[in-house]
Amino acid sequence: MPHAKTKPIVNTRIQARNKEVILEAALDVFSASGFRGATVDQIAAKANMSKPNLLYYFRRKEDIYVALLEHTLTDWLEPLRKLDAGGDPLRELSHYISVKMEMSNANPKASRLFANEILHGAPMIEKYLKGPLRQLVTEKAAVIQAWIAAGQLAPVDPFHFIFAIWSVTQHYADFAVQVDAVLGRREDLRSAQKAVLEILLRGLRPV
Amino acid sequence: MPHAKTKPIVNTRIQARNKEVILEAALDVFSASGFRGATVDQIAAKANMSKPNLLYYFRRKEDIYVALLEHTLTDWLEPLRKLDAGGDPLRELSHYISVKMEMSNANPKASRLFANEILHGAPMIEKYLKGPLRQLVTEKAAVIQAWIAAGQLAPVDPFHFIFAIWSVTQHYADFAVQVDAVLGRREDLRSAQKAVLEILLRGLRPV
DNA sequence: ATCCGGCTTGACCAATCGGTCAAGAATAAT
DNA sequence: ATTATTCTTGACCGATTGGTCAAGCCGGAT
Repeated sequence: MPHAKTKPIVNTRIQARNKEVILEAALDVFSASGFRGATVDQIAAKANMSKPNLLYYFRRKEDIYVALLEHTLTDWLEPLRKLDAGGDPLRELSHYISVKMEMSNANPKASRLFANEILHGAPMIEKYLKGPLRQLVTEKAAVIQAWIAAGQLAPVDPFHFIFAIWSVTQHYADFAVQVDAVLGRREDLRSAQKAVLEILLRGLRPV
Repeated sequence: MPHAKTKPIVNTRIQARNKEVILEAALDVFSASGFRGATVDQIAAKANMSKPNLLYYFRRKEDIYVALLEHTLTDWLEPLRKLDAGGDPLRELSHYISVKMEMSNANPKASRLFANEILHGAPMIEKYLKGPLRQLVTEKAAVIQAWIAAGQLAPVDPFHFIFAIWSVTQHYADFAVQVDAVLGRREDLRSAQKAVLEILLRGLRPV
């Protein structure tokens, strides 16, 4: 069987492009309406293609959703991975928080997509949470703990501190409607960033 | 027209009881699946009644949802209302944070219900956010600002500080799945409460 | 130019949804 | 006991949904 062309494993350019278009459209729709609230027709319309064509690239609605989660999952934790045990603690944490604020601000849709998934019990990514995520956080918590032990940082529970960073930074993306409603205006990144840094870090200077 | 019995404005006991049962069932379903994800049949089944009977008490699915939001909305902000300008700042804030943690822990479903609503743009309660909520927060932000001006509290943006309290406390209810997955165990209220108080308040002691 | 396999879609389907209706069962008022 | 009102439900409906199918389109390799 010479030159046996196995199924089109390698994506053609059209496939690559259309999958990209679909994922982009799907992020819009899923982040706005959640998994069940979103319809395949809506995504297809936003991607400028027919529903059967969309389902030619992703056979089930769920496949798009999962692909979307996985596609962003890695990027999302990159800043935490870069937390450097050898750097200056307050500088490292300050940088991490700033980057997270900027990411939430730049891509609130992805933030809401995850928030919604976790809010509903994370049925699709439970294994990821208990696996790679847990491992990474445990690792970085140890880094923070080491800083504390070395007297470079005031004592704080590293896990809960990371949770605090996540919750506060994501709040500005996930609850933007509420933030804007309370402030009576559109929140700007700069002032929020500054305030968050002060609130989270001021108490951490070593004595 | 003597004794003109106007429509049954006063609820009968059966009405009061069944509405209660329905709202309880609806909280379960809506908090688990969101507004669009929830079905009237599911709610009716959980309330042990037929769908038409449920719709006899709440004519539209949306009515149950809105009633549920309004029913809890007032209670939810009660602790913030009690923030006393005349009390000791750190004591007042510490108490507020503790109570919020306890509320989120005791009623995570209600917390998730609101989170989901806001996450999706708060289409049903936008007016509430821009009205009563904004007014209350503005008022309490002024209280915090006064404490700062009096030198009783280290300077902090009051609005963003309140946002930080909300986001961190609600995180343990809304993202419980993630918290538990990362910690590898069910989080207990006590230690989370202690950690959150330290993280949020340590930097606020006046110089 | 032709031909093959990837690409695209209108029409369609079964399942599920929110909501209606008419008719009976239970309760309260007299 | 009779009547009026409230309560309850099986059967049903139109709309929407995720997904299928068969048929054509189109571009690149020869």
